[in-house]
Amino acid sequence: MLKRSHRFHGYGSLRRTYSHGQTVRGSLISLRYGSRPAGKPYRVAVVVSRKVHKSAVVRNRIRRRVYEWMRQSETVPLATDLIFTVFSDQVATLGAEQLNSLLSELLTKASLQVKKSV
RNA sequence: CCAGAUUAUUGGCUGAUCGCGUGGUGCAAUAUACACGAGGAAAGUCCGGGCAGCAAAGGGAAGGGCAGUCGCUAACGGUGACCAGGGGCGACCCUAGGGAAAGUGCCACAGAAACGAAACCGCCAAACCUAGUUUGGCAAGGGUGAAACGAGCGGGGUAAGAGCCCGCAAUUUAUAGCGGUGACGCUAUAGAAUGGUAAACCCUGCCUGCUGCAAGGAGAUGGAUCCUUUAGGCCUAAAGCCCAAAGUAUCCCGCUAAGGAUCCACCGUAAAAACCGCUUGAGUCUGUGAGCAAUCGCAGACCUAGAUAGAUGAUCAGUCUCGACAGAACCCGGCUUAUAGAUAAUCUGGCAAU
RNA sequence: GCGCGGGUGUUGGAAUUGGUAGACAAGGUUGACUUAAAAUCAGCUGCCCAAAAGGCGUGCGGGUUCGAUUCCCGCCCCGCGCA
Repeated sequence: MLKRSHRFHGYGSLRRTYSHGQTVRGSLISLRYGSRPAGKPYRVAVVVSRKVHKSAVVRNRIRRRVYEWMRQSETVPLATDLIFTVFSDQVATLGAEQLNSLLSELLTKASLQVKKSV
């Protein structure tokens, strides 16, 4: 789990990211991201719908795996909002290396596009 | 040993590093060290209660629910013991288990006829135009159907038959006696003739207001003016009475006296994911007493999630029997459903040995 | 979290005092018409079975009843509302 400052609080900032952010699609997870005012820490949310899997245990596992990967990786730029939307229950049983490659690919795509737009 | 029945318990463990939630420590903090951190079903939301709001939660009706008896419980549609009926060789299991003798409805097709009575084949008698027809009697036999008029067997009886009569047995009602708190059981006596269906309407008895923590509270306090409480009727007028209108979240009775708008001052930005409700509670564990049991009493010890985009994860090492179903969101008591395996206790049947 | 509504052939959708499940429409398919296709007309169309007979079929599993899409109970799935 991430620190409180690296998580979203309330609906307003989430709605802002959804409406103004850009999307990068992966094979199992898609990432929607937006920029924050400079100097503020990054924030992460993970969305796992009930349609992904019925069991709350499996959904919790997916969410915690993504959060844990974000905590351990040091490659995230400052001042960004990230929303991971999972749409497959394979994320729960995926190998650690595959999950690593999947998520880092998403982030590199996203950070490249951010540099272009800025 | 094999095959079962019932009840109960358990639901990987140990260490290290990084990380998260809450608490308290602290002047304070994003810091330091410490403590605690999902379940037996947390699930389904099927019942019941606490708690909260609807002014209060009063009476009646309607509506809804329940249904053997006696208990347990805060309460229940839950549960314990027992009774009756059914199933099993047995341990034991199953049952929406009040009333069809208050009334109404329904019983398709087939069948003569589906509950009020009737008669297709048939049996019997009489008459006649005598291979048969008509009229009358019968309801035992056949046929139809899930069900056929509704008490079986034997005897008598008759033209033929029939509870038409008698004996025995069954059902059921009432009374009496005995046993039981009771449902009920046993015995005796006296009657009765009753198709099924109440998870059809209904009757009887008992229970029941509605909404749900997204309830709700606090955060927003004080003053002035105006409007409605009138209109209408009784009365010369006032007072008073009647009636209408408002609230009581289905209706009636009954009850209630207040409600709204504008402006000024204060508050400070608009109403909360952020504060309270929120976790100490019909609490957990141990011992002991009462009771067949459910359960209750007494004593001691303990505090054991409380979040708000929502805390249990990652990596490494060791170990075993290699780990099922599965994630709290106001809280409890049940029910139902999911659950790899492991363990314990009591009991039944069979085989073998003694 | 709390509260509601629904589930019938391949699809939409009928069928209620409980009495032959699948009306009607779309789709599919066979035949006719055509050089060919479309349109049109006629037939078939839930599943098991070579066919008949028979059996099973209203989300699933039980129950009440002579008989259940319908009444009752327990599950599964889908959808909606409430700040």
